[in-house]
Amino acid sequence: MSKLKFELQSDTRDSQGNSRARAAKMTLPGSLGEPHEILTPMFMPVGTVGSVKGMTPGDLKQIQAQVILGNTYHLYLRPGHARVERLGELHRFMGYSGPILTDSGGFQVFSLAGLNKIDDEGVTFQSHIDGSSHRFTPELSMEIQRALGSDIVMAFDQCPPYPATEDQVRSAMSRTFAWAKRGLNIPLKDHQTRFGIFQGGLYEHLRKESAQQIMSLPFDGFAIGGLSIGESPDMMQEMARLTTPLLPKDRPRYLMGVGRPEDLVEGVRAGVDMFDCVMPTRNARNGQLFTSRGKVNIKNARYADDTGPLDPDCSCEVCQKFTRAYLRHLFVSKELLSARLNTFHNLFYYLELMRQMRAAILEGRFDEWAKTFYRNREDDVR
RNA sequence: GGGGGCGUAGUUGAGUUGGUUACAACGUCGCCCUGUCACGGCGAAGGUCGUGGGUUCGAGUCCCAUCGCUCCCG
Repeated sequence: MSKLKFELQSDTRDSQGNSRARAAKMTLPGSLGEPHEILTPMFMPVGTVGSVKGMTPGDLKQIQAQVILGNTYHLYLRPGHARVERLGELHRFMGYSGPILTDSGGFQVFSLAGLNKIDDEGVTFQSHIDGSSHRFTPELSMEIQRALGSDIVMAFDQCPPYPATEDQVRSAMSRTFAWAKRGLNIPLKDHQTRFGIFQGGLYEHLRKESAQQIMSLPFDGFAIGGLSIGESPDMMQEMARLTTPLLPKDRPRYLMGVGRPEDLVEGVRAGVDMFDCVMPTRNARNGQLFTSRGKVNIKNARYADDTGPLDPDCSCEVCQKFTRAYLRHLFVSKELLSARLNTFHNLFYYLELMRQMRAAILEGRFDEWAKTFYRNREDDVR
């Protein structure tokens, strides 16, 4: 019996090429008294090292973030999972009472692959911080996540690179299956739920096989892993579209690491419930802002005297109070406030986008909404 | 008044004994970022080498004059 409740609120039948987009209410037990109620589809801001960069818990509440991410690999290295547990687990440590999902560190094995050695047992790697040697196993990943006390614990998987041969992908896939099973042997805390991750690269038959393997295990939710790692956006969307229907309808589906606003729209259209991506936060710090009309590179000279709001259609505090000229000035001057305001807006934009999609699904007009979304972006940002 | 030093991209500077399209940093301009090592990455534009002569096959580099700035001595 799953500790996670997932109640679909919209019709998900797909007769003939109709929208598979769906809305649901997800309930997590919660570690601090009350259960967490989450509305999907949703986007989860990334807070790798125990902080959504530039955002306080109050900010996150204000933009109505539902779930945020933490990272097993990073928190293990610094400040250390045992210390975090001593300090009240991740929730109390970072002063955030909402739900937290921790990624297993599997992706870091891939993204920091320089000096990693992978074998069937686990991964030996060197810290990106001080070069010290460490070893991760599926068991240790679970123990770390247990100590962190996150609400959603991700399986420790192997993400094959792109491009990869069929043999490489198959090997990563079977390892991911074996590691998933081993992880399940490690007990978690009462409030914690587990998600499995399937792989398969861009090989449709391997995707199917991997999904079946992972689905045979008692996970509370399922994640599509190994996408948006270098393949074209079209291929990524295609794989998401092909693989989402492989997953059970009555469990949450999580497309990991995605993506751009249009990727979220297409993911939702394909039936994805959960997303996470560093894009809104990282790009905010690098001066790229997302708006209903498209991207804005706030450092561009053409905004120097622009007294208009960043996004005329946005109701966030940043768009209410500040001009593009001011936001550009802050960025160019490398003011700390720049990162903060940009991040606040970008995350607000992403979350508002998800709210709109959820509403459209519940009102049975998702396809119509999507057309408007794309039409608005055809206008030049200026 | 006498003597020395310096004038090279928007800025600060590098330019070996004279030798191809004069270099760097910062700044400017543009693009990129997909389970975060990353307030970062990539690229572009921008210079009649203070000015005028001279020597030389060839001068940012040597010589003369001149202008500007600066230091030292009277």
